[in-house]
Amino acid sequence: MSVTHNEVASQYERGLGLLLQLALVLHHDLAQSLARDGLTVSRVRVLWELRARGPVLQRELADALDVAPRTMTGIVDGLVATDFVTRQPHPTDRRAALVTLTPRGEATIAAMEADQARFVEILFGGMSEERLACLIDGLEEVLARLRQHGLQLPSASEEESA
Amino acid sequence: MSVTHNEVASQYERGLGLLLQLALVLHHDLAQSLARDGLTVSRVRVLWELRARGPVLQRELADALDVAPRTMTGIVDGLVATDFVTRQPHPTDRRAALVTLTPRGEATIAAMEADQARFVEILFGGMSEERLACLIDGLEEVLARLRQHGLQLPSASEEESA
DNA sequence: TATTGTTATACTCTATAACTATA
DNA sequence: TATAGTTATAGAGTATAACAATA
Repeated sequence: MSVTHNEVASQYERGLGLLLQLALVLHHDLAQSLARDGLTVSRVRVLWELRARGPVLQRELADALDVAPRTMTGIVDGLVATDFVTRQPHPTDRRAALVTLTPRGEATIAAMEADQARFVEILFGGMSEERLACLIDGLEEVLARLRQHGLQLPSASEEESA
Repeated sequence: MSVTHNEVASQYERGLGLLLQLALVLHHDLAQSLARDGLTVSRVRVLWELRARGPVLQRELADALDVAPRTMTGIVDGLVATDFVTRQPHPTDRRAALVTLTPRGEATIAAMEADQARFVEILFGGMSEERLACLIDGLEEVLARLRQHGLQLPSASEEESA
């Protein structure tokens, strides 16, 4: 019942190939889907951060997305121009601006979450409970391993269900 | 022992969140890693295609990556300028050019594959055989479902082990 | 007429470097 | 001196539209 070293290595390669394929296709599909709403992956990641953390400094957003401060200026510029966020003055630090969701930004996030229902049906609908649980456990372990190695993690959703 | 509808829906959301997180972090990490070698995700996807399919028309590459023909011109331009590929005349169709790996391109792909060994150790090293097999099964099912729904799939690795 | 690939143009993300205003 | 955010500049991916050469 035991497998050889080569078979384990082969499984590793297969797993990596699957993860990369899935990463590229999901990223690509997400980008195309967002483009139809005038959004981009980076801009939506900012919206996700704002939903999770409330108004924050651009510097914090730049750190969270692992981009240069100048890059975040451009991303926020785009979100301001399309009325998803505003820059509010910081109450005590006159250098800083608090990036804040507009009503449109909040409504957009809410709509996107509602929209996910159709997508999860494609991904998981009818999948056995056992297999889904197993997949989730595996994904969580892989993500935990990546975190341990200092790779940057977006906070796409950070519920920590008890 | 059975779960409620709400619990299933919650698992769906959790699964989607994990997949998106993983997609974004892997895409981001891949992009940064490739940048150190003067490559980009799109360019490497072209190299992968060439490795798997041999010399092909730009049009086929554009379809495979789901980008406009003009976009592929730019990607191939970049690969030609950095000596990863060449444009060879098509034997019968004088309009077309066959994009072909250079020795440097082939060597780079080989080196990247060797390099993956360290990465899979981070992702899977020491993971139980059972959990890895389970994760792989789940990923394959999700990918199959995406394929059925017409989403674009890069061919990061297309071994079809019997 | 259809197809391959191009030039032209524009927008976004990304990075580095230098700078201003403020702390 | 250090920090927040900017202007300036540059390279890459993406898209649409118009065009050339060829099939």
